[in-house]
Amino acid sequence: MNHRPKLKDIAEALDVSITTVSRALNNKTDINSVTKQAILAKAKELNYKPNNLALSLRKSSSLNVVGVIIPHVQHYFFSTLLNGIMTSAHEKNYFVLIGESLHDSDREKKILDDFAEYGVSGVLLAPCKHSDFNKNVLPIIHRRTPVVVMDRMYDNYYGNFVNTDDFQGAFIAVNHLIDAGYKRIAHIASSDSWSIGHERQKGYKAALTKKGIPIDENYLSICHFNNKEEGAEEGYKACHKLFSLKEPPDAIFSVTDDIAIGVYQYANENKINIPNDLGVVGFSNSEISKYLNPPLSTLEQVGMEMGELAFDFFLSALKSNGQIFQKSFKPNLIIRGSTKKDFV
Amino acid sequence: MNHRPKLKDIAEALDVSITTVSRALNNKTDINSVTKQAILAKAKELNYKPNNLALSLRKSSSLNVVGVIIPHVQHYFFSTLLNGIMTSAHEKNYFVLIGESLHDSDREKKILDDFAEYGVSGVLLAPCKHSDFNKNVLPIIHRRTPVVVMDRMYDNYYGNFVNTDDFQGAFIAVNHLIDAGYKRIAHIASSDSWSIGHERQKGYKAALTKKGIPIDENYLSICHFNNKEEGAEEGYKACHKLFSLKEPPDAIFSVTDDIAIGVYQYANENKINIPNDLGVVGFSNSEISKYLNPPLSTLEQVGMEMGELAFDFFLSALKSNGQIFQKSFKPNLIIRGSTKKDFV
DNA sequence: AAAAATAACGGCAACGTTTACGGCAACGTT
DNA sequence: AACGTTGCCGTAAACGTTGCCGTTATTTTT
Repeated sequence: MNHRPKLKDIAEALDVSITTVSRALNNKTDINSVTKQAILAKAKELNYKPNNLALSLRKSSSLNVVGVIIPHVQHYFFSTLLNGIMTSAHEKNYFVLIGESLHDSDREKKILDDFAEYGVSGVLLAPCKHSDFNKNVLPIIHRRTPVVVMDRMYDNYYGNFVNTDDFQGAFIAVNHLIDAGYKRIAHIASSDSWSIGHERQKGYKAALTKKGIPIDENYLSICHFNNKEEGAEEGYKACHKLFSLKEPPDAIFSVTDDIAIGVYQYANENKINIPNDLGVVGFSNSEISKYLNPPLSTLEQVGMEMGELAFDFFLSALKSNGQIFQKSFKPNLIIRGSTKKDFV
Repeated sequence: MNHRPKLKDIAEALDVSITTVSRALNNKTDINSVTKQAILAKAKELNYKPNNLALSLRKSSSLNVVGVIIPHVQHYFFSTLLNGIMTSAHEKNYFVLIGESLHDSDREKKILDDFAEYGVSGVLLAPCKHSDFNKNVLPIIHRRTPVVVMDRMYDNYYGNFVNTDDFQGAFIAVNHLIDAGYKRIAHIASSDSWSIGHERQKGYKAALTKKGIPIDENYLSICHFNNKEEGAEEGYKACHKLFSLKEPPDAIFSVTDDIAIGVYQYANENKINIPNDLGVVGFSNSEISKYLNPPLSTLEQVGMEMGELAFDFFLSALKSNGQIFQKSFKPNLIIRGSTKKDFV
């Protein structure tokens, strides 16, 4: 009973050879149609399912499986990314092995190593914050397993990737704040080691500079956080610091929506009116953003599309030879209540 | 170069047999410690990783992989569920193959079949709405692959499961509305075929009956929806219908938070004040709920815990012999602004 | 010193599958 | 009658790994 049917079972039941059974099930030639029908019938009767392990061992081709690593499933952007990957993968009959790094580089490495043992045919990686490229990713590349880096970038990385153009996103956001009439625009940033944070910070500065606004380092508050809750907390603290200045900002470009939530909390508690006293722009268009009060202006990252493309890049990389695929998605600014001042 | 190192490579490099290499790497006896060290060193040098496929074929044991199917990743509750599963799985050195049914029973079946081909050692299934137990699940059980059903139940299902006590949750919710002073309590329900919806509807009726409140079928609005957007839409429509009654309800128990969002939209557009004109309770404690205006009272489902337990149940089922594991989690009522009337 | 035990290693088979190859009828062609 | 062709099928090897058994040389026991 507890026995997965195999070719041998069908073969013995019909008194033919294993080879013949294999031929029948794989639509090969060199087989009598009567025999073939009998075999197909028997296979159905026994509910035969090929053993993919043996199969891939024999063909010494890997299984149709990609390994996906993201920092957190339970995060809006990553879940949309995952959704996109799975959509694309399912279409192409691929399976998705998934792991969470939880922003721990060692854990990330362990998962990647395990992926290798399982013989995944490719890896789709949204690196964690302090991900060690040389330790974690380079070995995979050396093994010639296609890798697509998603969302954030490594320094000097020249391989396949899909990401958001964070620089431009930040640039757009800050420009919008300026155009909306805000004068003292602060930025709650994240630690430099995170390429995303770095790019957004650069965009922030570039936008100010281009408009001839001097950069005030007091208006730059840098946070460290690894998940939503920490983000909100850090945002709250950063906001507190900014409002302790002699001249507090009248607008904040927040590196993530999560941090913006902390800003909202602080503003709420201190009767600071958003958007009149304080304009706020976030980043991600997370699900929450449109339900905040007032709704948060933010930059939409197209996670779904990005995920789909990431998988397609993997497939292309697998089939091509060493060709490199890259795409930066331009984020869309979604203007909501948090940057629409009432008439004054 | 494009070549995954195997035992043979190490063996040839050191001029020993494959068997010896295997012994060294597996901490077996019958091996000289000098030889062993040399082999270990060489293995590290070549970055050798065992081939799990060959391994499991040889041992005719399945891989340490569980298949997980959920309707949508991009859904708060399921992502927390997944998170819990992965946490538990990672601890036990298991991997997670994931598939989305998208509330399509045929797709669900296909994924389950594919899981079988890959030889997963177990299946964790959050069934889609019209999931066909006999077609989809029974074959797996016959194959003696452990199955844990999550979140919703099949009729007359006697196997492993973890779920929420939906009946009791609904019962608590409606009681809360009554206690809060609401008189005409409507229920926006979901189609009967969904066990969750069914249980919640029963809980709604039971609570009313127990307090001696007659059940008015006009106050029961039944929706069909497969995702968040549809949910909100259906909620909006249902609300519209309820408010076309001569005597509209003054409270709504919504079968999901998503539907409650539609209720909020309708209320907003029609200047219906929540909570004074209309009390609202949702179900799920989705991330959004606390950011709605006013924050939504809802029932918290502990997805994380449920996921962890689901995986543990799978492991237990794998090791025990035919023992059955079941657990219903009691949901917690979270009281927020949507059911707190201002002083009158 | 002979017998027995031990240490260290290699050969072979098997897990389930595909495939290259060869065999052997039955047939048609010269 | 000898030959080639074709249709149908089985044998054996291989994918990477481990367990069982056997072999040899060295050490221990009697």
